[in-house]
Amino acid sequence: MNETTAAQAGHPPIAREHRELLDQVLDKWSLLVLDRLCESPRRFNELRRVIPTVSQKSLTAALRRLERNGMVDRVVIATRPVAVEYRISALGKTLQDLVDALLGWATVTMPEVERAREAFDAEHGE
Amino acid sequence: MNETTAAQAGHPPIAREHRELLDQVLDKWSLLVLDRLCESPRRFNELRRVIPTVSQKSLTAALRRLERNGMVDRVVIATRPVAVEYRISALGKTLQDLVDALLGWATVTMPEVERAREAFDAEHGE
DNA sequence: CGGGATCCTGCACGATACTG
DNA sequence: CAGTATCGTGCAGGATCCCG
Repeated sequence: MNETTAAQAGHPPIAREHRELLDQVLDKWSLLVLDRLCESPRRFNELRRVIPTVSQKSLTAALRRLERNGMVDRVVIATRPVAVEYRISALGKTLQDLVDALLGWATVTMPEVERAREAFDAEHGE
Repeated sequence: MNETTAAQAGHPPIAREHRELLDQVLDKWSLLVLDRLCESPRRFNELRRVIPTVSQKSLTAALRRLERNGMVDRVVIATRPVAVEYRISALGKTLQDLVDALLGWATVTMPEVERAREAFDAEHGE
């Protein structure tokens, strides 16, 4: 077994279903929603307030996806008018740990990334 | 300092620049490209072959982004016709470690995710 | 309050053709 | 071979209106 074979064996092609899960759960809005829900449970319009740039449609879609994949729990409180509370699930917390790792990585490597960008922009037609 | 304050303090809002970096480097094609380059250096058309679903335009764009952010190195070999080799950089490897962690997470949690999906689809209009 | 239903637009992406 | 340039379009996502 040579190096290439070993690398390939230790590194099977990305399963489509896994990539799709990450797509559903790691996109722009889901990341932010997850992040806010990690702080504390939130109501729908409360989320709109703490994420001012999200449209209602996108927020709804993100919450539905996260709920369907088991990352957040949707709790209906039968007052009137009805109140709905979103809270991060146990599964969602395991994801958030990884997201934190990603953000930590971004923070640490950002300086080097910026050097790379400057070098690239300088070499090409800025 | 109450619970909410503590949680917020330990969890500052996601910096925009960090999220943008992750967006540039964690998208669909970049993930696959990174994955293949992790196995071994590849030529442009070689990448097209091992990722049959990518268009040349998208591949070019993904490679440029990855290069600009310092995740891959573009090596020009002055033969004729010119050959170009892409290889993952040291920085890119640190990213790939995280991607592997994400894929590992996806693999481990997938069963629970599927249960959540079935429950969701059953409760709503399937 | 917590959304659903529509309409509309940009642009991400694929297809195709051409070049050094 | 390794791209650049151009065109066409699907659909993600914002804006708006409405309802229980």
